[in-house]
Amino acid sequence: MSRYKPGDKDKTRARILKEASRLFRREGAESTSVADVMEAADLTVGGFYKHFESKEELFSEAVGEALTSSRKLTKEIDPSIRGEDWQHLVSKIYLTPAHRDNVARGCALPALSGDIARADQSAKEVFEAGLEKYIQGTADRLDGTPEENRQQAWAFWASLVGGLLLSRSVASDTLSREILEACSAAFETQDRENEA
Amino acid sequence: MSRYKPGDKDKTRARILKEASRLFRREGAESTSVADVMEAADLTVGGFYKHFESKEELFSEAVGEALTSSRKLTKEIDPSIRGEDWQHLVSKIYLTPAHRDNVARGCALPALSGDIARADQSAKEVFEAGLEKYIQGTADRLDGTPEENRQQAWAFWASLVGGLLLSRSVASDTLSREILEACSAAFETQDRENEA
DNA sequence: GTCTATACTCCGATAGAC
DNA sequence: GTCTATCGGAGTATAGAC
Repeated sequence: MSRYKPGDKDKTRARILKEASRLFRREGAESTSVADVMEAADLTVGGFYKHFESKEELFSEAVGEALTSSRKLTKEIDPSIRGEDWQHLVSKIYLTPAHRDNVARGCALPALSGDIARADQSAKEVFEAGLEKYIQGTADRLDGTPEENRQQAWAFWASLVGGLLLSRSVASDTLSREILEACSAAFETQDRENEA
Repeated sequence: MSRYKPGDKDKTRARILKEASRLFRREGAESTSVADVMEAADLTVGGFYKHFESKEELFSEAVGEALTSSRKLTKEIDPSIRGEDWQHLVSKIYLTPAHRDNVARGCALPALSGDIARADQSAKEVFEAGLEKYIQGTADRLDGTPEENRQQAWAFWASLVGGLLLSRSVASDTLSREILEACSAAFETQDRENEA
C-alpha cells in the first residue's frame, strides 16, 4: 500500500536487468556501477537491494539476459538456409561495422567474454548455458555428423567472436574493416579449395 | 644523490611495466590499481607518478609490453615450417589448457582485447601496432599471394583469440577442453575436404 | 627517486522515512 | 517499493620529508 505507484515488482526488476545487460556490455563489469544501472532504469540506488542481493548477482543475471536477447538475431533466419550458406549469411550479418559499433545491443559473446573469463563461477555457469544454446542452434543448421557439426560450430563462433573483438580493438577504421572482411571471407562458400 | 640506492631509473620503470603487463592481463584494466602494480614491483604508490603521467599512460605502455613479450612465442618457430603446417603447429601450442590457465603471461590478444575495445584511442593505437606485427609475421609464413596471406592471417588469429577466450569463459573444464580441441582441429591439415 | 600521509572522488551496501 | 542519507573502504593523484 505504498505511495510509490507500485507497478509490478517483476516489471521493475526486468527493466533493471535490461539496462544492466546493456551497460555491462558497453562499459564492462567493473566500469558499470549499481548507481549507473539504476539511473538508466529511472530509479535511484537505494532501492536496488530490494531486487538483487549484490552487484555480482545482478551481473550473473544480466549475462543471461544479454545472451538470450542477442541470440534471437540468429534464430530468426529462414530454417531452409543451412550448412555453408547459413554460416556465410550469419558471418556477413555479424561481421559488420554496424554490429561492431553497437556493443550495447550487440552479441553478448564478444562484449562479455573478457569479463566472464575473470568472473566468478556463477557468472561462468550462466555464460556457459547461453553459449551452449548458440552451439546447439548452430550445429542444428549443419549437415555433417553430430560431432562434426558441434566441432564446426565451435570453430565458427570462435572466428566470429575473435574477429569482432579484434575489429573493435584497433584505432584505424580502415584496418578494422579489413579485419571484418577477412574473417567474413573465410566463410565464403568454398568451391575453390585448391588454389595456390 | 639520494639515500634510496637509486639503481637505474629506467630499470625501475621497466620493472613497473613488466608487472603492469602481467596484472592487466590477469585482472583487467579496471581491477588493477596503481598500488597493486607498484606493490608487485616492490615499491609504494607514491613514487609512481615520477615514472608515468597517469594510469592511462601506464596501461597504454603495458599493452605494448604485453604484446611484444607474448609475440616472441610464435617468432621462435623453425622458419622452415610454413603454410598449413605452421598454422597447425601454432594452434596446437596456443589452444591448450596450459595457455588457457596462464593469462598473466599468455598471449596479450585474448587477455586484453576486451579491455582495449573499451579503452581510449591511445591504447588502441598501441594494440593495433602490435597486432599488425602478429599479422605480418603470420602472412610471411604463408604461401599464397600477399592479399590471400593477410586475409588468412586475420582469420587465423580471430579463431585463436576467440577460441581461447571462449575456453576461459565456461565453468566446466570438460567443455572448455572441447572448445580448445574443436578450434584447434579446424587447422588440421585439410587433406579430406570433401566428406559428408 | 622513493617514501608516508592525505585530499578528493566514487563505489557497494545499509538504515530509515514515507 | 522507492526514496534520501550515510558508513566504510578503495581508488587516483598530489604534497612534502628524506
